[in-house]
Amino acid sequence: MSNQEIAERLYDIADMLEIEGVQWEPRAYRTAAMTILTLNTDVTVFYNEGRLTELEGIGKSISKSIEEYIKTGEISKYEKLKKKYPIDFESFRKVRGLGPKRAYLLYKKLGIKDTHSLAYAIEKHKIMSLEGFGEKSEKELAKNLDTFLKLKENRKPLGYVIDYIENLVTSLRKNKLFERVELAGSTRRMRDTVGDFDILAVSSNPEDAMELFSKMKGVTNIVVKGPTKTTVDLDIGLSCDIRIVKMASFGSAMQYFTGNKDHNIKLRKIAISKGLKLNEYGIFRGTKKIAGQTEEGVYKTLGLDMMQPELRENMGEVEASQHHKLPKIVEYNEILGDLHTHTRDSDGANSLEDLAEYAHNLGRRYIALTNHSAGLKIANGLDEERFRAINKKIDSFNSKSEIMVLKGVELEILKDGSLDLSNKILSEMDFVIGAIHQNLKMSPSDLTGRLIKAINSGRINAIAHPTDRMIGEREALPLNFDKVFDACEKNNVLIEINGFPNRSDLPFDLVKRAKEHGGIKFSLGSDAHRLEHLKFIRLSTAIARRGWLTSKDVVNTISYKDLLKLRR
DNA sequence: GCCGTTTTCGGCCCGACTGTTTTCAGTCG
Repeated sequence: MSNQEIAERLYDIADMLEIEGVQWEPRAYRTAAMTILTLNTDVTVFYNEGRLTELEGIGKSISKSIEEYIKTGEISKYEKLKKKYPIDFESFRKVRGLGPKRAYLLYKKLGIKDTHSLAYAIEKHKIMSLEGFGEKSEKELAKNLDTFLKLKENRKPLGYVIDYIENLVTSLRKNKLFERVELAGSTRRMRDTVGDFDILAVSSNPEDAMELFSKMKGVTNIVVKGPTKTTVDLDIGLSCDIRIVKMASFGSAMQYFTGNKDHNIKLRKIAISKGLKLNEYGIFRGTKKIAGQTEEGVYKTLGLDMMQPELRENMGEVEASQHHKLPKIVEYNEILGDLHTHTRDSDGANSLEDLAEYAHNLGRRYIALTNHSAGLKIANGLDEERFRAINKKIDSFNSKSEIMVLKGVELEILKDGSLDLSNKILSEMDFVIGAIHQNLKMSPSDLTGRLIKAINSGRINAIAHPTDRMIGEREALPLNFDKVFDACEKNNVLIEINGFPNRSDLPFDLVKRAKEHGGIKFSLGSDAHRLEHLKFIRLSTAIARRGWLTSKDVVNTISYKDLLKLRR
């Protein structure tokens, strides 16, 4: 059982209620499903703690359904509806252009209930003659079904694709057809994964600009094309929207296409409460436009402080900005060093000298070299002797280098919570990060206990990638984070924010929770295994910002010397 | 079904694009 499975059930219920013609319930079920899908924490953890209804959009009834699912693997409301509508909504939701109403029509008229029977009906051209459908719809369905069957999950870790899209934006900016081009959407918010890109542009010649955009290098398919909005598929497996707006609306458009859905809805409600209307073209009193040129103007008109894009997730930032209580979040250029790197001594690709020089060129003042310890055999973990040899090398390197290297280790936390190296060698280290990589199939309480035992040991400085999730591969470990945070606070153990794209761990919502817990500081690390990975510190910083951290919360903002003091 | 600095009842964001339509429903973000 996973969050995704529960979310899909709730989405299914929403789809079936919509077919039934029920008015508002579908929206409620979708909100709840979205909450669970983006939770980053196993929903059973919330259930076990009796905190389900604290989650956005989950009230009495839906929490009961979730409880039922956790206990029995079924939701009676779902089973009852499903008897009436035996349709594979979960697949159909991912076929573009096929929503619940049309899916039901296909089922009712042709008995289509899954992608197999849909493919068959398309092949026999049975769809084009249905009322409400036509030749074009059938062709469109054929194409979109094909896309779905080829592609599976298509959200990608941001760190893997951000260079691609930034280069694309840069190349558009070089063209005279565009007066302005900016990235918006979840990329601008620096969310850890992206499902598509949103670009906002100003052009005095929208038609030619759209033409140019849709024929750009990398475009494999044009999904929709209009004078203000065009969507294309890119060869990296993601789609890209471009919107062309007037300069006078640029601010409100940036606002609209940056904030997540809930953030925007909240803003619109505030506008309504002030007798105004907010859309992507501006803020209007009646028909008179009173803001929209700049984002600042939009927020100000609504009585809100301007906020960084990373905060616009409806995680309390709107309320905080109403009360002028937004935090001054850590800036990208305040990060002085990288506290998680590997060389070829364990499973990295480069030498100490090359890694340090590359980091220096990127502007880092120090890095912690944190090779794996012996227990992680698959990564060529080091024993005490090899660590001593490397530490010697680091001392010699530091004596003649501008960038400083901390003697570190990414230390295996063994199955029983004990540590993989002796206290003796650990006392010779500058920076010790404890990590769980193996024996993951333990009960939530055993896992939590294992981690806490390591935190209580007094021998580690930080917990590396605490949830151990791998985006698209492995769910987060079902840890009791309140207990983990307690232990970290009591022992002055840092929590790492690992910026390696498919880790992005601790996830931002848990970072915010950890900060709200109080007394906890964080360390940022790229987890670089080769030179080019060092840039991933940007993703770490983004997560810190999204978790509302200030420079005081992040130890990478202090100097090398102060870091060494911290260790003691 | 959820939610609450207008409400514990009465609201629930809003616009673009497409295809099949004679004015709009469905889908998407």
